[in-house]
Amino acid sequence: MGSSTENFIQILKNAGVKPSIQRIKIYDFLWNNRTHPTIDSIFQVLVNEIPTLSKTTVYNTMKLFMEHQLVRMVTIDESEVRFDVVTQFHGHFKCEVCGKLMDVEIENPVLVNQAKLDFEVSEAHYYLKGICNECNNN
Amino acid sequence: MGSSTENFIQILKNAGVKPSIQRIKIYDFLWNNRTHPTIDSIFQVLVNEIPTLSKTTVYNTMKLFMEHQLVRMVTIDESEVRFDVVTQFHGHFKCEVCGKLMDVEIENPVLVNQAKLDFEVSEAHYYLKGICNECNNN
DNA sequence: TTACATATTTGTAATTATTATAAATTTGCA
DNA sequence: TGCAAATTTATAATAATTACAAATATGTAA
Repeated sequence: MGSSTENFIQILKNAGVKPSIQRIKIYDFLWNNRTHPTIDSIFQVLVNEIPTLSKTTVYNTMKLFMEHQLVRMVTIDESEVRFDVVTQFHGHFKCEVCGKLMDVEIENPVLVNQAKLDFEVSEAHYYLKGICNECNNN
Repeated sequence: MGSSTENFIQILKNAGVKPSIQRIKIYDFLWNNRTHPTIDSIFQVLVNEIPTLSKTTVYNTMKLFMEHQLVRMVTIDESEVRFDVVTQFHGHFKCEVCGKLMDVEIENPVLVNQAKLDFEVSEAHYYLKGICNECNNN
């Protein structure tokens, strides 16, 4: 554990984020649980490790992480903001039956002709909705 | 106006939605204002035409329209659910400075290898964030 | 046309996520 | 050790959405 904690501290520092205990634990959790968690699920798990943890801190930390490109916000359904520690471009699939959200490997879509010139792009997001195989087979 | 109202009634009927006055006016508004409006902006405009209009009706109607594939929900930023009357696949660009949301023509992205087999897709969404030319040039 | 059952709309209250705020705590440094 | 700045925390305020039940409108059978 010691060594990976060191790694997380370094990642935060490299991104320009001061590594407090809360921030390290939150980043650790995101790194090791690739479930695209919500604010609430992050809080529910970590309040066990840090009993004084406040949900406001989770909100503040995720906002800070986003500003420093450490995470990306995933908004597929209203009322369900999730976070992804993988910041490289990739797609998501959300099963409308079981609600699971999974990563999807896709080719980076190509803008058609003049559209490229009309703005400067900083982020691209792609997601699908449907029914996963597990839910289809029962 | 009479003739386009007839068209809207027909579109709703074809989709299996009973055409009440509220539903027709809301669909009319969406069709003629391609600004990806929010619930609130739809309500603010239409309450002038239908003084008794309730925001609950707008919520109910948009939910019904979604269930009947008449509109698509566009969720880019948390706390800002928008709606799009164009249901064919296309992308969106959101300017992070002025907040404008515009359509983007893109090639439909391709799933890579095995991903296709893992689920049944019903909807695909693609969006970009960045800065539009107008905001860049001032 | 009238009466009635059903669907739709409406207004209000309840719920929930998020943000604002200020006090308390922690941290790093002189 | 003492102090200033940053961070965390708890509480209150805000705002979007949903639940719910009453009121209204609609369509149909007699």
